Amino acid sequence: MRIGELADRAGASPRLLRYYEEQGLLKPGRSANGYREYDEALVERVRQIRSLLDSGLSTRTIREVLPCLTSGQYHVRGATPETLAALEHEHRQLAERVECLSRSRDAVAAYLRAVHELRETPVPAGAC
Amino acid sequence: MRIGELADRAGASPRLLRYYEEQGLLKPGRSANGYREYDEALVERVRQIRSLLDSGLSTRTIREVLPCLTSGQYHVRGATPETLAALEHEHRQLAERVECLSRSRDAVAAYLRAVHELRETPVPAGAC
DNA sequence: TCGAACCCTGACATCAATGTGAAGGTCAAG
DNA sequence: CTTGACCTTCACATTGATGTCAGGGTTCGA
Repeated sequence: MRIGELADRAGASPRLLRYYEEQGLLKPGRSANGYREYDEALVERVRQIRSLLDSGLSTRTIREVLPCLTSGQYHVRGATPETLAALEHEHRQLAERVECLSRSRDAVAAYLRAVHELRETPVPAGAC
Repeated sequence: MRIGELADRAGASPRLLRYYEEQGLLKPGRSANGYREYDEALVERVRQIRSLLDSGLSTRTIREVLPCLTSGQYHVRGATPETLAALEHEHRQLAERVECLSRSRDAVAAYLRAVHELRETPVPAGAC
């Protein structure tokens, strides 16, 4: 498919898809007239990229972890020690983010629960 | 304490603390000479802000969820319906981020495990 | 009293992720 | 064959989180 269709289906703009390509996240083929040509599987991939960006990962980080995220066979043999070290590092960072965000999510949930409970319990006279 | 000390202890620059204040995340007092005056408890708060920013939340979002994150009593009574709706929304977003990041974390972990296992199993002759 | 080490405000710089627009090629339908 | 909806590249604008610098006040110890 061409860039416009992928953009529509994956919830991104054509501009962004070109940007992701520039950042090494996507490598579409080209058809005879120079148009980029994407295949079906990329719509999921683009959604995943967008999720990760939304979660605060940089394109550089995503470039590093994306190969491990495309389920199926791992290209394990090509991994240099530097890449592996980088990945160990990214893994720790991801774990930390998950921890931090989970705590925040739970705190917000607790707050909302407290509000809802109070809503059902009428305000005692003279309460602040 | 003054801005420099808080900056040191919380791992931020004075510039950033002023920025957080501008964004409504911090409201230090002022001493007679105009210097900002922060109290002890803010070092944890600033650390938390930095964590959340690192996790991809915006200062705007943090401004919304921070009141629920400061453990202790909730200022439940002051919550307007709009605030509550915003919080419900933020809660969903947080949950989504946690999901997405957890998946990525697990995928990276699985990849690393696969690499380590392969490292112990010698490459079969003729393997790619 | 002078200098170092703080603090203040305000402005401009930077980086990454995006948007937007110009100038032009391709293609299908009328 | 023209028009409209695509596509291309290139370049400049914007937003959010930061850094940095300039011009100027405060405080404290030598």
